[in-house]
Amino acid sequence: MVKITDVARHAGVSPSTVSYALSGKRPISEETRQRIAASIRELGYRPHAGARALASSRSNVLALVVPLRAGIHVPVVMQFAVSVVTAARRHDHDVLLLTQEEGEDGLRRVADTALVDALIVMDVQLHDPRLPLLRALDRPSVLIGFPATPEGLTCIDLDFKAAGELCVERLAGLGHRVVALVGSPPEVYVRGTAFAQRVVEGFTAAADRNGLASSVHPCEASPGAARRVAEQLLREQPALTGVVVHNEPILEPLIDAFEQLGLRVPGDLSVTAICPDELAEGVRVPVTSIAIPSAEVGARAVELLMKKLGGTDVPEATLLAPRLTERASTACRAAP
Amino acid sequence: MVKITDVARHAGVSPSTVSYALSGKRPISEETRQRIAASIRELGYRPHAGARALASSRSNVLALVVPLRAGIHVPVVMQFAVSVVTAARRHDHDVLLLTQEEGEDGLRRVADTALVDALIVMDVQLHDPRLPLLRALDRPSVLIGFPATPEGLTCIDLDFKAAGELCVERLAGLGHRVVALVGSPPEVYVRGTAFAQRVVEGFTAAADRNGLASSVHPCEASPGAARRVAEQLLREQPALTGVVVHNEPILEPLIDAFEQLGLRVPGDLSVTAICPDELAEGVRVPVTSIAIPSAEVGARAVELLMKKLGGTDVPEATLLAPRLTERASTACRAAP
DNA sequence: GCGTGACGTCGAAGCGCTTCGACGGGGGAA
DNA sequence: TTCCCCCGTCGAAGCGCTTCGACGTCACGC
Repeated sequence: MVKITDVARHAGVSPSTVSYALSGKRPISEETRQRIAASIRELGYRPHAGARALASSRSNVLALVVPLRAGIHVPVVMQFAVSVVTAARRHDHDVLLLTQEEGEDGLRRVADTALVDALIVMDVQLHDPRLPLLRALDRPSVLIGFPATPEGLTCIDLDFKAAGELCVERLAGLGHRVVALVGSPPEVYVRGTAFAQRVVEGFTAAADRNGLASSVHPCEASPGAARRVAEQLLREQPALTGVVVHNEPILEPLIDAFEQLGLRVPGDLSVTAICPDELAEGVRVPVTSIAIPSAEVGARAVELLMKKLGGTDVPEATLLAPRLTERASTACRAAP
Repeated sequence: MVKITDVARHAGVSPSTVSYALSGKRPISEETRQRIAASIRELGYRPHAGARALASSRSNVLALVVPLRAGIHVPVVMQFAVSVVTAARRHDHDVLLLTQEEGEDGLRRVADTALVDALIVMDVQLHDPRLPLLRALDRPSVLIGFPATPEGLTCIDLDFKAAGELCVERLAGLGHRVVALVGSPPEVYVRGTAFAQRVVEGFTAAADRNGLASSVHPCEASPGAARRVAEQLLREQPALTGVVVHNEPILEPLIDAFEQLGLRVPGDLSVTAICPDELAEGVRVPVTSIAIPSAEVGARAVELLMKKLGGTDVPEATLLAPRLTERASTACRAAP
């Protein structure tokens, strides 16, 4: 293994000079810097991560806690993970993968052993048991998602409440008077998963504000469940003309079910969804949707952490405004 | 931060004794060990990962390279990742997440800086550019998947060739004489992704061996594409009665398409698939399938690495035998 | 002409842990 | 009884890097 002293000798300087040339924490003359760079290249020097971490008390590693619970949509999680890794690399950091399963002990472990400098936590519950720990930890963290009491924490997410509202506003604007929300699987709400709850809040608030008749239906992520919900909706709300879907896997089956029940989309029924763009575009009838900006959220989460690591204050809450993309699944309500 | 010297002082022993008590690398009397354990608990001691890595030249971190290419099925990747993390934790290791994007440089970086002790590489191509690097690296690695020349590497995967064969054998055993393989998206084959290729090999070999008429159809992962393939199959192979699907997202749409074209499954058409069990079971007509044993592959990959890290020799190739689970989508061919 | 910084570099002291060699004491073999 | 060896423990020497204080040099202002 080639070490910093080898580089120093080769370049005819002291190890500390090499270190400063690398970190830029003290001025080094252009000429010396060049010489050191050449030696590094020639010898193929790579600083030892452990030694660096020990001496600088910075590991340049971030922890990412990914959920693997029932009812969450895996591709979205993966998108977050990838965007976090990519963003972290831009800041010369790596990402350690933790599963939800490890729970609080896992967080404490990687933080206390100084394996990681900071933490990113996904799939936050409204009353997440990890919150006290995260507040107490001596390492900065960012939550992707909002708990009920985000005080003292740094959180970022799509503004799901606004997303729920926006879907309804759009339907109301198109003249729809009876709307329904087909939501995530029941267990997601039972757990108090924040983002799902907030969609419901927004949906309901906007429906009330606009004087719409509305209902909310959690739904398992299976085509069979989608069909049953469709049938139930027709039965219970025969005047229904607007549907908001917040459940990726059943978006397509649900639309199929409606059509098989004789409802054309968007002729008889307008559908909006909160889901990744790829999905909304991939359906037979492309769906008007609000995307989950996973790339942006991941990148911004990392930026927030970097700022915190740098000692800069950051806002506690970052809510990304929803943006609705008009596609083929929405239309004005047909004259009654 | 509480360190090993604090524990030592508190327990009335030397730091090295604490270290040995923790690692078990030298005998320590039961009594002393108890005392040390108590001190550790009381003080909340956690060994500093960087210091440990520096002194022992072991970071207890594994790198996992996940693919994020077009055409791969994300949930399966996630399953692998989770099972790797879980298995790694059982061996007191953590997992660093690398994206394919980082490529060879990323592998070299984490290996050369001693950030990780060993590497797990997914989504191996038949002629993967990373192979020479992996062979040359001073750290052990395991590939999930088989390249064309696996010599000098440690590889593990489901035996996809046998899986392809098994699907055909099963269909042949049920009396089917004309079969088709609906495969992964074309780009997967173009890239030479090993597992996809091997399914084709196995499928073709078994079809020939059994004297079946057969054809192979790569297929985009969209319902529209599924429908087009279904129509094409009916047109080109009107006598078709057996289909093997190796493309998770279109399994259900494809069956729907067949039924809409008037073919009942399994009445007119028997379908087998290579896909996760959850998917096979979630379809309206549960599909006879060969599961991708991601949990087992991930766990075994980690075991292999641990053995290699321990200096034990391991077999170069580990092929997991496919196991076919009979479900509702297969039946004997109707009398002609 | 001399004090004063700023600049560029060096040396040394750790960071917290593991590990190697050494050592005292007790028990078994001779 | 003597010798040897093993068990349990200690002390010290690093692991490879960063960082702090110090030092010489040079340019500048007065």
